Amino acid sequence: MDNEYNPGKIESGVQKKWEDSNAFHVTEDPNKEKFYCLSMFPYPSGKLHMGHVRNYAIGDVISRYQRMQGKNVMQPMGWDAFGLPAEGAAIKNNVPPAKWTYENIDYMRGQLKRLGFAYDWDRELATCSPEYYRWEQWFFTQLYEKGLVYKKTSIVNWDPVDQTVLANEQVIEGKGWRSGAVVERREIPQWFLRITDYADELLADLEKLPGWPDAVRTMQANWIGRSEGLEVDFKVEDSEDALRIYTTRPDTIMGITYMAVAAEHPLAKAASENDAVLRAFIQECKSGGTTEVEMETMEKKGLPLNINVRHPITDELIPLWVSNFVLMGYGTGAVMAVPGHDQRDWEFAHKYDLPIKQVIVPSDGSDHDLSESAFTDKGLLNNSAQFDGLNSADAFNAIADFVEKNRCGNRKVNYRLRDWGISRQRYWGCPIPIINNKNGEALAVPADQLPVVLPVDIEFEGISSPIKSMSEFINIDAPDGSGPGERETDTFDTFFESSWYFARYCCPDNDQAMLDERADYWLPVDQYIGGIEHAILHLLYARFFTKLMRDLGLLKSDEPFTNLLTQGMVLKDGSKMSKSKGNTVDPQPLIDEYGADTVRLFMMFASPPEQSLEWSDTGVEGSFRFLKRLWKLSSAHINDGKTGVLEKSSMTNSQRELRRKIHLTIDKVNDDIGRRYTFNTAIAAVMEMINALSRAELKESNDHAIMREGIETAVLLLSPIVPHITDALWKALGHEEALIDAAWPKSDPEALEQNEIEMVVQVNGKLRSKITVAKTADQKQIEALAMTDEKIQQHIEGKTVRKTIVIPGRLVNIVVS
RNA sequence: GCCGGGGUGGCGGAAUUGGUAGACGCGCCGGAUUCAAAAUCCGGUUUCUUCGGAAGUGCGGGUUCGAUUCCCGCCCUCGGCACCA
Repeated sequence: MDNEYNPGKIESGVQKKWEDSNAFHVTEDPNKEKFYCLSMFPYPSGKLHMGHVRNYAIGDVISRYQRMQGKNVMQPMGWDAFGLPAEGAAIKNNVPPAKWTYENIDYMRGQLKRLGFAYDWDRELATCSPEYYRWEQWFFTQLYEKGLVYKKTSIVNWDPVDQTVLANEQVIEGKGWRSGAVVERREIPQWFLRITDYADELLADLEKLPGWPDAVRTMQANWIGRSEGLEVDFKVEDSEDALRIYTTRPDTIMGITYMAVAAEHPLAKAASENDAVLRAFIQECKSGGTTEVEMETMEKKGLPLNINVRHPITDELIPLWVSNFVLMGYGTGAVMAVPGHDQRDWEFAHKYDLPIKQVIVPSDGSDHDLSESAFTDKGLLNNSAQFDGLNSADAFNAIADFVEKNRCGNRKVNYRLRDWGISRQRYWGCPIPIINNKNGEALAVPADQLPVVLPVDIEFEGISSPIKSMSEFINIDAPDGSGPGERETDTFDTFFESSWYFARYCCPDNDQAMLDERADYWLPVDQYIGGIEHAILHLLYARFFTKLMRDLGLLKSDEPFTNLLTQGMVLKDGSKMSKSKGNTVDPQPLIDEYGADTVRLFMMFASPPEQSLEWSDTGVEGSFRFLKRLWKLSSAHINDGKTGVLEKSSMTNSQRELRRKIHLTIDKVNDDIGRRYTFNTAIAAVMEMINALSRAELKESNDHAIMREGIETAVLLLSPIVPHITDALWKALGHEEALIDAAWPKSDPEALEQNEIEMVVQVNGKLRSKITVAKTADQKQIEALAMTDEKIQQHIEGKTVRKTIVIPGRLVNIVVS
């Protein structure tokens, strides 16, 4: 074999072999344990970036490892192909989004193949193809029928100059990215999915996901934000109206000193009719974007409405304010304000000189200075009439009972989670399959008229969606026979597509149904891998869709992903690689120069997958160097032609030690790849083994036999990570069988045995000496050996030994004074 | 602002269940090889040191025979915050 490592030649040869034999195509096999390994599919933005390479390298290592465990492994790949950047490219370069997207897909597919990922390409799908999105249109109409879809108004970013809705990303420092105009909040009608109907199940089932990181489960639980509280109606003075609020702290209800409503609230609108100052304020409240950050960090402002409401318990009159910190879209659009016990209310009260009343005192009897801050902990009620002396929990019940008895409120479970708005006023997305008839009724497009195909032969004249002015798309007879109707021109949120693609991979060729029984063979996904930035939205929506599909009888699983690996980001000079920062590194030139194996190896070696990875050009060279050393060691051994025969009974101590190293490495790598997913330490362990083999003297048959055992072990252990070079070495070592189907190595217990163990001896917790003890030594013998050690004698001389701690197999700690 | 991570040599990182801090790699220094260089190989590499040791895992405190690991309080930094994907 060649003495030189030539990755270009090796990799293209191995890849051709895989392709010709369709090596990664799988079908359902009831006799084998299945393993569905999925990496989050990419948005086809143009070319692969380092984050993709990292994500897909991790998924590929896990897939190949599982295959060597004898499992029936499916690893598919596809394209999350709808999205905003295609429209940006269309506007900028006058290229249709479909053309741009499909060209990007072609290029990126080539890159993935060049990296040697073990995908079943027969399952490839692109979400922008009608064959894919027709089923989510159909699914939407089923949900509509079941009442899980509804229409309501909600706020969007509005660019008053370009007369268009903007995505949050298109709002730069409160201004439209193209026009530079100050963005406004505007309410428009949009479609929603009732995800809140599933809030309890989505929360409870997090318990069924022990294979997910705790951080992700915590974030999802906090996002859903289940709270138990009280809904209370406050009568509006001189009116029949009631103002409904929701509170999680009914125990503080006696401390209300004012109330507040959102600018869009009907009471505020009504009050502003004859009040120019109020009108101006309400208008001012509309400026700004829609993000939660903006809402939470903006300066809190308000104006009194000169309306009073009656306290449901005391019947006192309370002034009503309008404020920008209350949101119409969240809860009832009105809040009770208790400045003594809520920090935001406290700050607002200070600003507008509103009274602050203490009705809760700390239960430990300490004092809280209300002039410094609100007291937000629970405690004992005070200044609260008949509720005085109750603790917060008892007061919650007493007050809830009171309002329920007096029919002015009731206990209610609330969620921070809001229903999912799926309408987008954009072109490059899946058309929402709705036709509005002339009576203003929204009708689902009948199944036999699906898919509603997005016209792709279009041009962007301005920046708004071309189908919004395309009469041949819009005008259509209503399906109820009522005459001419109009198509919905909004498209789905692209999260809609990515919420079920994992299921479609199981049966991408079915043109009669969304899913079939093959989905029940493969699902749930055994291992899902993707960026931590998807911890909440994408993963929550995919969980939600799984439950919807289950309830429509399309599949059997409750959860989509059994195990989740959230990979960290790829950084350069400490910050995320991004075009705007100009610190991107294109993986392609590195693949061209060093080969796929080197790039894959570096990605897996530089840091554990959950952590961020700091990019290093010299680190890549280091990985390349290691592969060259592996090649050299192997070719020297193979070309030498001496295979040797291991005579276990005649092994020298150093031979025994080297062989022990090999089998320790097998256990270590198996644990690191199979259980811990710390590929970096797995690689380090193989490097240590290769270093040890390189130092070994080759004198007799045993030496050659151990060398061969070591090299074969290294090839097998590294094969999921660097599949090309190991395939070539495997063949050169004389194996006929394909490496991808070779059995994963098992350690020989006999090789791991050792008669003596090294133990550390500490004095007062500080390392002072090391001793070698027999494996069979008991605690007393170990202690005696430690005490008589020369160096230890020096440290305990003249001192009193107070205690001796022996941790078998590890250390002895002698405590002296 | 809210929710969730992270912080260890010059750098990436290791230490898996509270038990030897710095594995492995990069970089750097020295040496071998070479006319020379590249490549390769060998050795060294936390800091301070009176060469006995001492200090040291973002900062301050605590628990423990023993803390990178557990607890409390801070600082910095990264991800998400519902229309980027």
